[in-house]
Amino acid sequence: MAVEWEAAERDRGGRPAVTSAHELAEVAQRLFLQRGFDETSVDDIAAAAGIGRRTFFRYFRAKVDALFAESADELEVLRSELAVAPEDADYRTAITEAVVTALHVAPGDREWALQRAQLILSVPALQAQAAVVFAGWRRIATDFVAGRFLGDDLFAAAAGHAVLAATLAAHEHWIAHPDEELEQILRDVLALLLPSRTPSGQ
Amino acid sequence: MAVEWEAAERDRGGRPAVTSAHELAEVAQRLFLQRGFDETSVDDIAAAAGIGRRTFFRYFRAKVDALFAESADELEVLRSELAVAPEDADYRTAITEAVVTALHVAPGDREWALQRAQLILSVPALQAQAAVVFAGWRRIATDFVAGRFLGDDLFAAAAGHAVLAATLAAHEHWIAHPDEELEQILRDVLALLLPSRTPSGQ
DNA sequence: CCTACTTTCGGCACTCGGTGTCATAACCTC
DNA sequence: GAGGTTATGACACCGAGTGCCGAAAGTAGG
Repeated sequence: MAVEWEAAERDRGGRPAVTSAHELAEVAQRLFLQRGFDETSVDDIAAAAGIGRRTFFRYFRAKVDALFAESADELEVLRSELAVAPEDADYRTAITEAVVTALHVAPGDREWALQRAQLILSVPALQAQAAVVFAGWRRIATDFVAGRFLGDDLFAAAAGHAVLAATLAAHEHWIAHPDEELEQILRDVLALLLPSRTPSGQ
Repeated sequence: MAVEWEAAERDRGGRPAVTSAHELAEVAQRLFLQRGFDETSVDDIAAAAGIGRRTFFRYFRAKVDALFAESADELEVLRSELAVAPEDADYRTAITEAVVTALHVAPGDREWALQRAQLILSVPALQAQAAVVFAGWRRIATDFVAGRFLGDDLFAAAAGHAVLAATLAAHEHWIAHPDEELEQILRDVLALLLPSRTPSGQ
């Protein structure tokens, strides 16, 4: 049955990939934690993974991307969750649930995710990349809010930025208090930052 | 009298600097606007400024920094404005006034600032750097709020991120609507995003 | 004017991230 | 085994950024 699955995955045979993005990301993250991000060259990662340096750049467009391998999936979850959100639900509830779902980490991956968050938030080059990656989150959230409240671009943009800000703030708080649950932190920060309609009145 | 000023500026003579960071930043921004950021090499900038490539890196640590030359000054204004904020003022008012003051652009620099904002928000590498630079803003705002509301780290962190998010959102809105005033946009977005104490009540 | 000192300049060589090209390896189906 | 397909990795190349070091261009003092 594994054969059938593989046959369904690849259209027509060719040389099989010697590794996977996920596996390569694990090797890279391990090295980053051991020696530091800047002190680990792509050559080091490639050597540790047993592949050529050129091949690394076929799996990831840049060295930093090795730590954002799962981001595309998370982004897709956010998009699909918002797409199926009930029309009559409060927009803040819809966004909160979607974000929590997209960023949910399986119990077994908790330590791994925590270490990755520590790396990202402590290395400037990774902070910078995080901002670019999360721009995708912001855009999705902004579009969702703009679709609900037509005509108020500023409000939608603010809400989109609030999602980004809450996500970053929550991860920061998480690495400072690893005993707490990321999901609950996310809910708390989103409640603080997602703007209400008509701020002074409501 | 210019002599006296120069004498006061430099401790002891030496070879005079052939240019200034400000002048170099102008040359760089002009080239970035003409050819694009990625298509302009440091060699191009150095040649256009009549200096050596090595000298460019004495004025700016990186190519991207040429567009953030004024950031250090703005940061200092934010810090000093918050330091002199009246104790009894609403924290949101204090932050709003400090941000507006720090980001105030003289009428003559308006077009220049607008072009820079467009560049930064359209080139990924510059977006990334902006996030790193604004981390300084965030830290200052977070410290200010933490000093007022002791014990609520999460609230302070959220407020700090709100300042960053509002600043970015305001600039985005500004380049989309150049006829509006940045100051007013900043006030509106900050009003939306700066969290109130005790979100459900208050 | 010459010397000593100080500071900036800029060339050279180097590392590293990232890319285009291309020959080759390793799989498939017929 | 032949032909097609895909991944690999070696090579050369470019640009960003850095360490090193000699030279330029000012100053102050004799």
